Amino acid sequence: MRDRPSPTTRGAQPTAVSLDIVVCAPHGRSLSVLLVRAAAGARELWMLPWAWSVPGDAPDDHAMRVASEALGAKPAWMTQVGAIGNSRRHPGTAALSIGYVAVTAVRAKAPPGNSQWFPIAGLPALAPRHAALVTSAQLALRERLDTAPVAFRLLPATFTLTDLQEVYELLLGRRVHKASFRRSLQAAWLVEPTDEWRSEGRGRPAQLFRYAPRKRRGGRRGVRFELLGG
Amino acid sequence: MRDRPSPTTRGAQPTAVSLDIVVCAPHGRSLSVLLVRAAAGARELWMLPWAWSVPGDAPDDHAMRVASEALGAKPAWMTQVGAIGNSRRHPGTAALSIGYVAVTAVRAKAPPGNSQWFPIAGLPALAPRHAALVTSAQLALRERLDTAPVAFRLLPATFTLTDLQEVYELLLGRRVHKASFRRSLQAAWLVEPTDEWRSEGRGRPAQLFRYAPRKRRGGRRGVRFELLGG
DNA sequence: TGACATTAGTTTCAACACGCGACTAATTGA
DNA sequence: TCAATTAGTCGCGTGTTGAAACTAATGTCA
Repeated sequence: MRDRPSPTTRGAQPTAVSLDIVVCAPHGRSLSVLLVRAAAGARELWMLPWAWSVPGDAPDDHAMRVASEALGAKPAWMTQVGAIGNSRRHPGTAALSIGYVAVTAVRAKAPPGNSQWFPIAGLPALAPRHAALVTSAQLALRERLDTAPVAFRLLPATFTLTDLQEVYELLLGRRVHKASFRRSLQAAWLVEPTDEWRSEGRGRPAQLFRYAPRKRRGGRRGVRFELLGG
Repeated sequence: MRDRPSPTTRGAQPTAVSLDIVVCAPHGRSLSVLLVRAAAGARELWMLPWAWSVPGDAPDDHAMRVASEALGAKPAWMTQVGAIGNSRRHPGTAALSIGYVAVTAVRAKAPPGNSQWFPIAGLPALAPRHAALVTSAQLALRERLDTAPVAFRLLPATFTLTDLQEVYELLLGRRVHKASFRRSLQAAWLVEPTDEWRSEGRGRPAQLFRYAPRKRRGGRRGVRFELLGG
């Protein structure tokens, strides 16, 4: 039996493993993804930031360093989105890739050297494995939106409730009703108001809030079958 | 820069990668996990079924074969739960492990050779990486309970609604209310009744149902912040 | 055989959450 | 001073939820 487990590395077939990161930031009403220029002669001009995995190195830490290097700053949040093998081509011909999604707040300055932001809906051609990762990353963000503070990491430390709502709409891909959104937010004790207000040209100034989760409301709700159809 | 992306495998440091699978089945009111006996001289007597990754091989397919071999049958459902590196010891000293969780219906016959079921709350000592994977696997099952037919894959083709409810309680780790559970189930059009009834000793016989999802109810609901506390 | 325990399945109701439109509030600019 | 614009709230109709009480069908045992 070729694959019988063994207590040693005997039988192991070393694999070239890459860590590939989808770094996201909001840009207006759309998400942007950070790409780096590929080496001359590559089949695509752009690719996700990635690096070869180092055997003795914790992949999550390493991936964070790769993202930080491409972004010029440490991302505010990051998580794995899955491993992909040779079914789709990788730009560096890695046999196996571990995908990550990272988010960062609204960007102030341009990214370093050969990095550049692209709107997620208008990406240049990517190697198939990278294209698949972008899709997985977007799904992962949407899925974790209500179990991890993803939306807050896409915003600066203080923000208006309209800012927050726009991030939710961005990630969910649909509009949300203002009153319902604020009612739910208040019930969850996730934000607290600051003393500051922001006036954005016309209209009433908006109060600034900060992310300050208070307590776990033991709101265990009923089983939800809705997403299971089909 | 050590990790600069490259369009070739130059610079790649080949890694010994393992595929490790947490195979789960319900047993009474608890989940059981399939373990295999480790080779003589290993630090732990038991381990999760695992195999070395093969570079040219799709990891998901390969993991399914590993699970099938340990179980003696093909699992009914399987998904990745994440990659872990050297921060925790692997029984085969793999530098990197890709974890999977698989589920199968109530087991009729014993598993082959050196495989054995253990209740998830009373597992023997496992290598730290395997122990962490079991925890991740349980979390992953709970998370996907409402987006994948996990619960139905833990049951035979026909089942009573009480069976189904007990699987949900098993995976959620809490009791659910009978009437609410059935109401939600009916609204989601996930099961259909058969003509058969099962009499289990005392009490009124229960009707048998089968998994037969009908339509997608486009039930887009409000934003849910409840799980974000703390 | 008939009361009772046991398990399956339904009904009912109060409380709450949600979608939604309409409302008030504070500011800029004409 | 008034319209336009954006922020934020209120109230109502409706649907969902948790909970308990109810009916239904079977086996057990005196």
